[in-house]
Amino acid sequence: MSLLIAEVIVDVATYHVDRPFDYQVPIEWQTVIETGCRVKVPFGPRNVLGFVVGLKDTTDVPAGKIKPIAEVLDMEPVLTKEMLAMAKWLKNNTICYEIDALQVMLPSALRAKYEKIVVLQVEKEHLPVDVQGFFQKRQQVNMKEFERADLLPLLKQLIVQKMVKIDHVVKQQGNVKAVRMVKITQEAQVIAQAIADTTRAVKQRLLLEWMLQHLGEIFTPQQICEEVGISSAVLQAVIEKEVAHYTQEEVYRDPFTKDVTRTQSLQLTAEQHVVLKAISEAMEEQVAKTFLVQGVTGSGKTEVYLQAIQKVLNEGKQAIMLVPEIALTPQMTERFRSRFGELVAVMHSGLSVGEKYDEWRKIQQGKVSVVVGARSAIFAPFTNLGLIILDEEHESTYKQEDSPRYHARDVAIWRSVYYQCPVILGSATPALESFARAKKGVYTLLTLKQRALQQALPTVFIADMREELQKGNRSMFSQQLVEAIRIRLMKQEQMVLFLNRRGYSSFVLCRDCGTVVQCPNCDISLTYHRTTEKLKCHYCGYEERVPQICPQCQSDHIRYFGTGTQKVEEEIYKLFPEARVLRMDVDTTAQKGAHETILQAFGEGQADILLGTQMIAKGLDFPNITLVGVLSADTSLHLPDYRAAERTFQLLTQVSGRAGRHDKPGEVIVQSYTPDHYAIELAKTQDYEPFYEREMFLRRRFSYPPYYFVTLIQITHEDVMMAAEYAGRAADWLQANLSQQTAIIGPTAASISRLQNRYRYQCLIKYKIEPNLINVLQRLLAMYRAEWTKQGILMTIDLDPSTI
DNA sequence: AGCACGCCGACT
DNA sequence: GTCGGCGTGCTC
Repeated sequence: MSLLIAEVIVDVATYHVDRPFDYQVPIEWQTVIETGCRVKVPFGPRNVLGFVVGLKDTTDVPAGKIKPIAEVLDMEPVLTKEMLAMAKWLKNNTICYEIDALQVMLPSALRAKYEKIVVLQVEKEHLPVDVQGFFQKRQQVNMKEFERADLLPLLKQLIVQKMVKIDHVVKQQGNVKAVRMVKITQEAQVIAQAIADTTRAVKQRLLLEWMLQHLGEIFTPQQICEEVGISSAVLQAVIEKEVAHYTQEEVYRDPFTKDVTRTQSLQLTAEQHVVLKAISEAMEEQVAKTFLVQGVTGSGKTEVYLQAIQKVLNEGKQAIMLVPEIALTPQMTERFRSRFGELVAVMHSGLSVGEKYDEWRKIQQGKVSVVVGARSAIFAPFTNLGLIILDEEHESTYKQEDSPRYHARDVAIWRSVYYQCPVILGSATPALESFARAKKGVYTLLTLKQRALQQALPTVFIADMREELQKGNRSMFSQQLVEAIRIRLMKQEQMVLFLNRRGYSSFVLCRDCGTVVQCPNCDISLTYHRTTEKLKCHYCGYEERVPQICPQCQSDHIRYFGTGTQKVEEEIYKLFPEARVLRMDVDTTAQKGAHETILQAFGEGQADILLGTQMIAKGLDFPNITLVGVLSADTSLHLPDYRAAERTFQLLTQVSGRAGRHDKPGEVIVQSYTPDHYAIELAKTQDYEPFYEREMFLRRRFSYPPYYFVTLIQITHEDVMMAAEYAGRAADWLQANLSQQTAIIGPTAASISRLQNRYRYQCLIKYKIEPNLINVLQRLLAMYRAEWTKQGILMTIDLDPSTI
């Protein structure tokens, strides 16, 4: 008999078990199991989920130690060979556990949930009276019930007395939705016989004759009834004659709410044509080439993407299209669906667990060839990729902020090398790193300088809010903006007002002692939510009722400083009672599908003003928008991050691009207290290159990317002194173990110095060449594990932080 | 991560 | 004398 051993990565994210464990494959699973399958394995005293990463017929593990796999959970592998290789690469390049790297590639429905079950071992009459009730009608009870009843100590006794035992169950959540369908027999003579036997029932004969035309086909009962014009009773009667039978058919939950009309390719401009040609050539030559397509807003990048994807489909290959976030998705997915119909899957955080799973399965089973989605869609399980596109490539949402800390751009390039296919990075305002790489020739730069419909770029005015203040205008609208809104309302044109959310949320302040209500767990003020009358922490989720008196001085002079979108809305109504305002922010989009609803309402002209935060900055494309107002350009400018200016410039350019995209000319008014800052001044002309030059000069001078690489080390502890102390030790150690030219900045307190009751300190490593960095960091981690964990120190490493 | 095993203080 | 505190070490 041949021995079969599976190498399994178990679902336990710790350093000690971050390697394959060998398990014996029971005979009955030997023909089924493959690398990439999920398995249930005994691990220590319990069962856990694991992934098979290899199969072999010998092992070094002593025979007495090796255990058999409990169950193979997949008949078909859920991870491809490519994914296994990609996970190793992620592990080595982002410093994460292999299990985290594997899990991130799968929809959450395929992850396991664990439950502890109390199983009765004796007759229930032997149990103490207070727990007998639990086992009234059953042999096993979820341990949570004991927890809730506060009976854990008693439970422990029962275990020792062997009256009950604890079972660990691995719960799968991947539900395949199935519906009952009717399958018509293959054999014509069976139906013919039935027809012959049916003399009087006219409807039944009608149905049987229809069935004769559809041998072997599958329908829902409703479909048949509608098609033939009969009731379900007739269908039921006919099925009983055994000419058809019910089956459970796998179906996909449909995240698309409405049908779209198909569209054809648009005529390309000369510029667009040049870009498409360059990409097509790379596809034909089958080379892994990265293109940076820099096109001004409205230059028709999407049409180029669509036509490039069409070429990929013609070759029988597949394409991934990444978009920054869900807000952009409705209009973008609609455009993709109208071009490629049923061949498109979508993947974003707005879908339910089940919907995500279904979209994933459509991709895995080859039912679709295009996926449009957010960051994690970069792992779409295609096996014949022909093209990857990152739209708005500069967006920070492409960087995952927790383990595995990957950047979708890096994964895209890795996969493009694997498949020898091109990558398109598209943006009006590329990330500085990307543009620098394009200038160096690492990426191929392609530019679109003109708007596709030859419209002029919108005129941008900067309103100096300092001047407004001097003139005695204390409102949040400059005279210029008020006037512009008035004109639009008169002309019945639409406008978008943009509020830079950060540092602009509403809070509660005591007018007597000046206390701002803070989160008890984090060093951040609570945000006032008017709809629920509650104060919420946006970082840890803590919430409390709005206090009536000041928690500090007991004064009742409490005031809500609602400077968020709600406040702006009120101000608008004060100035323009007749204006119709649609608000788009975390409050109004909490519900599923709310984005679509709001955008659709605005598109249909149900409102004059769309007021919102970050989420309205991108992708909006409505012909009637002629004014864009940025209420405060400065809020993102003064953040303690070397990318603050870049972010502000990108944001302003992005928002400005929403105006005048069609035949009506657009106007943009940017309000600022620092109108002469270069990021704001240069956004006025929407000229990327002068901004790039200016910013690069500063980056060089202060040794920041793209001239230097940065890595962020964060150290947290419940005690401030401990956090600071160990952050200092890490900094010293790194300084001693890295080269002279490398600079260690810090330790400094993080910008949110306390989060979820832990104090946070960080060090920034700035380096030019550091070939052993990963190695050194791993040694730091090893040290940290050996000694620091005991002290309660937590350390995270981000090799390419998007914010600092 | 969990969980068991194992060695020292306050209690039926 | 025992229950139980959580330090240490292991999981194929």
